[in-house]
Amino acid sequence: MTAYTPSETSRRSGFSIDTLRYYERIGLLSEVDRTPGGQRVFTDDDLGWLGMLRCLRDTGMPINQMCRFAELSRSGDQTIADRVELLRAHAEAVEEQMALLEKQYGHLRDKIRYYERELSGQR
Amino acid sequence: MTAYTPSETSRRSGFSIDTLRYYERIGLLSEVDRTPGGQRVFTDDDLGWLGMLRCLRDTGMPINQMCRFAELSRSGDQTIADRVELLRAHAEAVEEQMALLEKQYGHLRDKIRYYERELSGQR
DNA sequence: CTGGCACCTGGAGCGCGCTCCAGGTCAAGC
DNA sequence: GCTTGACCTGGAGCGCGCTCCAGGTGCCAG
Repeated sequence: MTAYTPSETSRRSGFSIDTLRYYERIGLLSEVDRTPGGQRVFTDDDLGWLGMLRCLRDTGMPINQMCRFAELSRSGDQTIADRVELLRAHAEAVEEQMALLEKQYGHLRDKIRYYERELSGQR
Repeated sequence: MTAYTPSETSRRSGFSIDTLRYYERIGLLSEVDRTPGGQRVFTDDDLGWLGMLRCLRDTGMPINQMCRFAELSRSGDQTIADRVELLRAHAEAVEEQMALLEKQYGHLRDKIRYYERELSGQR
């Protein structure tokens, strides 16, 4: 099990050090290991979990839902069904998000094409 | 040219009345017509423009870029090239956004599948 | 003419997700 | 042992995009 400094962890996870501390504070990251002197030491497990968090954040899950998910994850195997449910609901939201995004992207492309015609017809 | 009340416009555009006022204030919506008594009267043109704004917002364009676009749009035909450039840059950003979203959506689905296997292997 | 609801203005406030700060401590290289 | 840079804590602050509020006016149905 490799150990990582905060800055290394930040580099690998893409979260700033401040954000890592913030996540620990609000319970998204459960009690990170420390050196005798009190500096954080992250593990591969932490990095894996941070990858999960990155996935959820990038797909737009709000922090408080992530906290709920983190809490479930800390509470043992009998919460797996709840976790699946939460993730499935989120996946559905993401599907809607992608559909909307693609639709509006289409409109955007139309607009661009329209302007391009204006531009070429102009001179 | 049909005329629309604020609430009708809100209903049709999906922006709240407060947001419509806010957009006018910051120059996203150029001077909306008024009744003699000072109440706003929106036109079909306004609704069309609001559709454009809706498209840009839904695809994540920040407000200040939208303001720049609005300003260009108000400044006549010689800004069309600039507008195209702005929209094209935005379209590229949207493509990246969609790519990331799809990638993370894939991870999310993987996670769900993983948990489902845990669940079925459990009892 | 009046009641009542929609709308007006300017400005304050809010929720989110960080980000920054002051003032101090830790730890690795010379 | 000392320096120096990374890290610590608790708490304040921030940027975004609205949203709400007080106190007042407009407009239309009955």
